[in-house]
Amino acid sequence: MAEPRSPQTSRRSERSRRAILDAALELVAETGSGKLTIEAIAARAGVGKQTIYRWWPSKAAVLFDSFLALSEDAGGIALPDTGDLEADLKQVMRAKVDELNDPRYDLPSRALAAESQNDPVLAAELTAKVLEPQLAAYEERLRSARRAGDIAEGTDLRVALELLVGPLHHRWMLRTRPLTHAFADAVVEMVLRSLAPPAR
Amino acid sequence: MAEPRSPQTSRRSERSRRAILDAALELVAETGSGKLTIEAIAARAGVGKQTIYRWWPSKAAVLFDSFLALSEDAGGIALPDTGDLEADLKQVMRAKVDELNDPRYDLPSRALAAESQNDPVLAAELTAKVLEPQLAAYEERLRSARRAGDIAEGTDLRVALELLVGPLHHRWMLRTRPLTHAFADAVVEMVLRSLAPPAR
Amino acid sequence: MAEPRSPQTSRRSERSRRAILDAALELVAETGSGKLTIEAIAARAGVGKQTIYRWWPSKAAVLFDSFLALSEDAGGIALPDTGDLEADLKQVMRAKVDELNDPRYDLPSRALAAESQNDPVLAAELTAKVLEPQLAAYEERLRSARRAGDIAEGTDLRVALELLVGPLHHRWMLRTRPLTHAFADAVVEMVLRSLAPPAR
Amino acid sequence: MAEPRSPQTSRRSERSRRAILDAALELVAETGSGKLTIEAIAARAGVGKQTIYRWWPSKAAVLFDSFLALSEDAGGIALPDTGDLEADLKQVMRAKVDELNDPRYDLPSRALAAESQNDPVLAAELTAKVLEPQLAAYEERLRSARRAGDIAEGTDLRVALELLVGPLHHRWMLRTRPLTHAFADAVVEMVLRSLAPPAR
DNA sequence: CGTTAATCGAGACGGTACGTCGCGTCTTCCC
DNA sequence: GGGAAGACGCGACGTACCGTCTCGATTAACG
Repeated sequence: MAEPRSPQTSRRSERSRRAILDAALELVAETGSGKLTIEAIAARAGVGKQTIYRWWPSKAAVLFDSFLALSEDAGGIALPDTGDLEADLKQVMRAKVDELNDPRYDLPSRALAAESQNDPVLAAELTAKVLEPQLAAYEERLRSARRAGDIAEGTDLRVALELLVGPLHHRWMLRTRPLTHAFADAVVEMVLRSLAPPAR
Repeated sequence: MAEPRSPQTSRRSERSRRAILDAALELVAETGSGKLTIEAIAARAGVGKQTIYRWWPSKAAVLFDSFLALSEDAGGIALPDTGDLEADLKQVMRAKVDELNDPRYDLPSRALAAESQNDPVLAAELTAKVLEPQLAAYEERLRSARRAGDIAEGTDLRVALELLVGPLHHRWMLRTRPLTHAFADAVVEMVLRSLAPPAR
Repeated sequence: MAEPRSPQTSRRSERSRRAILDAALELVAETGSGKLTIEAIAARAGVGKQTIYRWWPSKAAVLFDSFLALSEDAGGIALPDTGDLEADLKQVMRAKVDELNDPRYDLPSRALAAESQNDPVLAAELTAKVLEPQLAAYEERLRSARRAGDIAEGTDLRVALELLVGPLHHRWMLRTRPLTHAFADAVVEMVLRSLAPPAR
Repeated sequence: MAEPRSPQTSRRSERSRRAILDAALELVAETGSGKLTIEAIAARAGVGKQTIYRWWPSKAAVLFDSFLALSEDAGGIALPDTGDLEADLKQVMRAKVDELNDPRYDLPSRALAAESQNDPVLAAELTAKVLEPQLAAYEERLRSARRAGDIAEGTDLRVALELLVGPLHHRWMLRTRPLTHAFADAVVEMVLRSLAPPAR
């Protein structure tokens, strides 16, 4: 998707590329992903439809690259390691909450989530390029905590990870309850309690 | 949706209703939700398009009712209370895992999840009619456990609930890892560890 | 073309049919056949493109039916038989000249002529439905004249026919010289001279 | 068209020029003029599109030059003057019939005829460069015949000309009947009968 | 128990968007 | 500077579905 198909990349118009990605984000923010059309993107970007079809295989792929560009603009997630695991996790989980509540990210994310259900390739790409790098950063922090003795030795870090992230994702997707810092804190506390090494 | 709208329900053709719901499920299973069209449903069901539009406001509503019918056929999830909280939770979580892995449920569920992102009304309906009743059953079991002293007094049951359910949902939606009984068990064990009342 | 293909003719919207034929004629008169597009016809007629494609196989077919409707509105060509062959022929040939010079007929005719070169089916249809009936009327008049002794017995009427009509068509198509009544008269006179029965 | 436009003709690649004209003829023979595209010509000729646009103003102009090249290869039609007018005319008319029946000329001719209807400039060019020279040759032969007393004094040679040529053109364009030597002969005979000087 | 009005299958209709083709212009790199 | 290559903005193509709207032909409730 980032490097989709074949034509000569050297001749590609960077101007058009940016205009398309920007237009896609704007439109998804304005109208919701359901009403997003290739024609609207092309019109907004001042670009021929063919220029989109030349470089991206589907609307979802455009959206994906738009989202990647957005994430890059914002820089990666900083995962601090101050030694205080609970504080570190709460900080990053709160930041995640803020991001999920930010319409700038929320709407494209929902659009991509919707498209992913019908497009396994997109889903795999999303997981590989966006989700897993983040999870890997989390896991690294947990591993460091395990080395430091803050977490029981035998802990399956991958499960612990999903215990942290799953509930946030669940609330965001299903909108069952408001997604707040308090909730993030509560999740972190509960999970850490279950990870605590046996009292000596 | 479940209670659609206006015309004289008495005159409604039950034959057509079933044919439409069945056709929708078949088509979603065959082609994926993205390619599901009203026209295809009507053709497959041997029904005029107007008969669909008369009784349902949208494609998503048809899918929703199809899904409800499917769930009813299978009966609700029984939440046992044997007194052994861990065993009870593992049983029901494993059952959930099996359901999520069953293509019969998997594809329509994904279709509904996708539609929900663009249709807040559907999302609310789904939550209210399908998700929350299940969660309520879980919560009731946890409450009973708290009364029995298996869970610490101050526990926020809602958060505990989402700690259980969130990770499963996360794996299902994002397909990061296979969704297995072992994972369900691990989640239950971890969560219960964090809920345990302080040792006396 | 007049009866092109399949859908249920009973349900056909006469209103749309007329609007399409009228729009086609208007547009061909305004912009010339080269710039005539199905989209423009549909827009002008206030009609969906599919309604055109449902009933006609091609742009040329629409134009053909438009032209037929135009001809019907104007009524058939009256071929008088006053007994004076030269007068009768001059009258009808002058009328033909006027028609070829009338932009109302000229532009659609040229458009059809152009399309016919690439569409043998259209060409055959044009010949069979429009041209041959006219030629048959001419031929009948010549036959009557032959019976009356105004034309030599052995004359090949078909060749005579094309000797009359061919030069007019040639000037019209190739625009080599202005197409006037005088030219029509001259053609008639020359041809009749060649058809005259041997002097006794 | 024959003298296209501006750039430095000295630098022009003769190789490309021939390839383009040949490709145009081949394609028009294969696919019919309706499907002839500049891109196809460029691809077939192994030439950049710009090279075509640099030297010709339109697809029709390319076709026109292709046709001219074809005619030059074959050499002009010789109009004999043996003293026997009827024999001379029959010879040349039969040759014309053969040419019109030769697919090598037929298809490009039809293509040009079609284009001419929408492109008055092309039409004028065709008439001036191709048609009128031929007609002038015919007319010259008729004039010679009039001098020789084979044709009545007052005859309008131009009309006589079109009486000869019009019927052939009519049959070719409209395909009403097969275009044969017999038809050519019949036309010549009829026309000459009408041109005959008054019996003395 | 026949009348009658609503629902039904069918599908034509005015539209919107699709993904493709070709246009004529432009830009890049090569000879 | 001409030429091969081909990306670009654009406009039209012919198709797929949308949601609305007629059409008879059932069909179920009411008179």
